[in-house]
Amino acid sequence: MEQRPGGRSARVRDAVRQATLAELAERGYGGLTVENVAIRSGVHKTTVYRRWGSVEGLIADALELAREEPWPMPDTGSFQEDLREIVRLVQSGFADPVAGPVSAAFVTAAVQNGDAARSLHDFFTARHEQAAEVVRRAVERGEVPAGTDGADVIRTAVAPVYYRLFVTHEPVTEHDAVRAADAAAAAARAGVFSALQP
Amino acid sequence: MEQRPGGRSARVRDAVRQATLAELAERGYGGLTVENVAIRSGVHKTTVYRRWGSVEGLIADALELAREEPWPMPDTGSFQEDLREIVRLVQSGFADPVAGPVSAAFVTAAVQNGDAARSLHDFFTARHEQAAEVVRRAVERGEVPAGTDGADVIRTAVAPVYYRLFVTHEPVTEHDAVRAADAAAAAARAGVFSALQP
DNA sequence: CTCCAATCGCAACTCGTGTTGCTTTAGGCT
DNA sequence: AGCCTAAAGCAACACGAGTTGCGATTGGAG
Repeated sequence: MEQRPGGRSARVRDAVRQATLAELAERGYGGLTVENVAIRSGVHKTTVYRRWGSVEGLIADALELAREEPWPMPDTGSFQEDLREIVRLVQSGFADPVAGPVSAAFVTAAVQNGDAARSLHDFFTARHEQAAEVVRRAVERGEVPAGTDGADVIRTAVAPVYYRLFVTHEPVTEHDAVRAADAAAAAARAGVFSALQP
Repeated sequence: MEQRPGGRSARVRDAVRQATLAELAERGYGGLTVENVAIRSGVHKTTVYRRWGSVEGLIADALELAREEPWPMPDTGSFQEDLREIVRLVQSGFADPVAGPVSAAFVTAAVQNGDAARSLHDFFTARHEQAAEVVRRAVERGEVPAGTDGADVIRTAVAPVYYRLFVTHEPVTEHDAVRAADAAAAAARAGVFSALQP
């Protein structure tokens, strides 16, 4: 068994990954083709098919990269403001002309392909866990009841943004983001996410 | 200009629509093919291509049918219980082995195709407007502040279910549905959805 | 330095989706 | 009842995604 992590294989891998992201940003998920990625990366089409299998494989691979990227976590001292900041970050991320289509492509791919769905699931599990930190701090400050499920607060806060974007296909303004965050904050304060509630 | 709403065209149309729904229920969106629909409906493949154009066209057409179907709207006398009932209905709908895949196919199609997205947008606009009735009643009873945006309460209530299903790909239990409804109810009572709030 | 196995490049092929030009059928109208 | 045209059927074709067998290249190990 031979490993060549620094050799030609690695170069090919990087070229294809970069080409995938570039194609995704330019044409979106619908315009992503194995052949175009092969041409842009300078790697032969057969090679891409053999190592990634399909368009969904390319996306699942790119997702693993995205998962490793760090995330700025707000710490304003106010629970509501922290939540607002998180949801605003999600909203503005999708509004961004380059990051937006790439993120949207991940969601689109996961809806159709099981592998991409698993990758995205892991991605969001990590994000929820990370973002739940702002809830833990709020509990310590006494802003929300003890036993509050942090991950579920985050889910509730960001869900309306995704709902508008990918389900109802309505526009999403910053005002919508703030309102969604405020709704989750109000519910958390009311103890809806506390396991101690009946 | 000749119209033949009761003739062969109408029969073909119905046959194709029914075949589309049956295929969707059996194989889901990924397994939906124009050819299979043509075979199952007994209509020639060329005809389907000419009138519906593609798989997305078939789904957009089926969606228009779905929009016309009436919806049972709860009226329990309690705002929170009404909301719970609505969200539970969404959750159990997707859990249903026959209605679930069809509904999921609509969402999947809309993510990829502009026509389907517009159809789904209209579908949800109608649903939100209809469901906002429970909020109007709650306002009249004094359970939530005047000026509360009913459609947005509904969006907030159901969004976490869709978020889990189509974004994070987490399982959705009835408990999750109830909690999402309760969160929206608590936020509405707190005045988050009232235009009179700053 | 040389070998060698993994990986990549290449060209030809298969297969299924969607298209086109033409013919046939059927239903509304007089 | 019979015509007339919109709509459906049909077969042949075009096109592109994905596959396969084989030869070429590369980079690490001895």
